[in-house]
Amino acid sequence: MAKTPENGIDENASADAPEKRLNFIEQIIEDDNRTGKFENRVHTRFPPEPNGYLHIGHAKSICLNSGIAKNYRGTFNLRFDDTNPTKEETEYVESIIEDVEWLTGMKQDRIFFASDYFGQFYDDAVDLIKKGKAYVCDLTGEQIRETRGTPTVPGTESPYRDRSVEENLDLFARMKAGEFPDGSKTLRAKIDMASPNFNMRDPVMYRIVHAEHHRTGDAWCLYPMYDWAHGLEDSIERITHSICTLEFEHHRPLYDWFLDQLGVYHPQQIEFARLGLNYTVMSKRKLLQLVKENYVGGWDDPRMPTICGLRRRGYTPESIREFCRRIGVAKFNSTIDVVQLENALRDELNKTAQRRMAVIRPLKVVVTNYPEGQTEMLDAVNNPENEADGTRQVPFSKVIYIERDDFFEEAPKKYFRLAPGKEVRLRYAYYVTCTDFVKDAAGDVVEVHCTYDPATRGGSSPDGRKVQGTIHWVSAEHALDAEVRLYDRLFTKENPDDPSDPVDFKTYLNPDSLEIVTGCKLEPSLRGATTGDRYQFERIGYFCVDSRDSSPDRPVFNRAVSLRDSWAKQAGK
RNA sequence: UGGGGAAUUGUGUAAAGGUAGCACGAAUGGCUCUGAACCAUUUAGUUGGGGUUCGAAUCCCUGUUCCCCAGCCA
Repeated sequence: MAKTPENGIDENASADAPEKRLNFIEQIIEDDNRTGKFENRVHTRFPPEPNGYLHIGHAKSICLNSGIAKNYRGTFNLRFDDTNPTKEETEYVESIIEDVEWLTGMKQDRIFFASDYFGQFYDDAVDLIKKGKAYVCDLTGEQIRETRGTPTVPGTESPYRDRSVEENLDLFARMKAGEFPDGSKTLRAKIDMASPNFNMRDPVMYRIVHAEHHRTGDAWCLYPMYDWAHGLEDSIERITHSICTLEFEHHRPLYDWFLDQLGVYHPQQIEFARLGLNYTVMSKRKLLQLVKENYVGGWDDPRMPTICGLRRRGYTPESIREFCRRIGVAKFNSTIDVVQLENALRDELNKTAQRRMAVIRPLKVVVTNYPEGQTEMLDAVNNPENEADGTRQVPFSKVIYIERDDFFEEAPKKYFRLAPGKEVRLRYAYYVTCTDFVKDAAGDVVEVHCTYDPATRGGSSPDGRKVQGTIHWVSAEHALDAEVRLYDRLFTKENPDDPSDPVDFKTYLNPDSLEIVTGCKLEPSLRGATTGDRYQFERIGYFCVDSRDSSPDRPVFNRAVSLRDSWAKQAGK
């Protein structure tokens, strides 16, 4: 069915879209364009610190910023905010570039580094010192904390606050030259120790850190703080709208103060609510813990909310972008249901993924009246949602596998699948009727006997009789053996992150978040499937080839997401 | 208890003084060679209390609740 303009996935503001609803940031941009505030330019940026892997929360910011730039024919920068050498690594820079390029579907040709501006930052700091707006402070970290005051008590001024410009200039130069040890001195902005906003109580602009920086090496032992660096980075890059998350709201006065004191180009900082997703954790610290303590297989474990995890899980960049479009942007701290993410993937893959038959938990079925040794090829539709995908041929023979769940010794009410005496359709093949079954010593059904109706070849009956159920199958002698990994949510609790819960978040890890099933039977056309291929295993879900562990002779498939299952839902009630 | 933000059906998100809409979920029915998809219908909301107004989610007053801030992290 054709998509209407308003629910299509095209995120461009197209001329014939009836009423494109703007989020509050787009409204600000349109206002600015109306008044000519930024000469009608739109220039955004995504400024991660390269100290970890990107996750779905970052995806919201990336989609927002790159999406805005795209829609307004503006520019988007990927900028590394690498101002803290002790936490950052090249490995993270590389993974972030890979993830951003994958997510946006675009080669990033505008990649910048805060560390490239260190010289400029330094010169600007000298400028501020000359204006009497910054001073070198000898207080220790502890002393700074003690003199900062409390929410109700103003801070006290540093005894070094009124050093002369000359002395400050001299000291600052010597800090840069490496004359002082770590932590012995800082450069502070001279603002207002009585401000109700802590960020304005003479914030530290520079600290001394004798550490190797992943890009500048040992060229510097003086590193700028976030507040000092960030506005300058934005200003240097001529960013128009500096979009960040809510917790930076009270940094905005300082962002503005620095740029105003310097009298330089001044972007507009705008804050939005970061993404909250249930049944997972998003904090870098917790994610790191899951990796380090081997609760998951790594940053790209398909259960992780990281971009690389989602990618390995089978998510497409389009589905993540669509998810971000659907959840919107606002200033309210909301928690989005993961189902929303899953549905974005289902909706896309339903339209694009080719169908295949695969049996996860095989149960042997012998078609007793089918000729021994015979094989016939049957036509199967590749994707009913896309006729252009055509058909393929699937081999059928006397012994096949069906899903264990598709046979019941005693069928419950409203059960449409195979059961003694019942007739079902083997998809694209024949109607079969269960005549008998065999149990092992433990009482488990190990083999089912059926007879088929040769007149129903292809799956429809000339006499027009209906069957209630259609089940999938794989010919035993033609089956491709595979390992399948079934993923479920990582946590059993909606909000494992809940700060008011004293129990450790790992307590809520879902013991069934990964089920590895071996000996799965796939239809032979799946042979040769490679990384990046995504299929719908009919009646089960969407699967992809695992990028890490799969090989041609030992295929491994990941379940990205199951199909909706109203039968299971009803049965669960 | 200082300051800064926020609150609209179950979950998100629109409505800029004039019909509270959309998406997802849920429910019901239809269709079906996937118990999927698809189609149709339904469900359910303005944080409390005052006020202004012909008319308030929107403006005013006053409560409540939630989030953020005292790193030489970002």
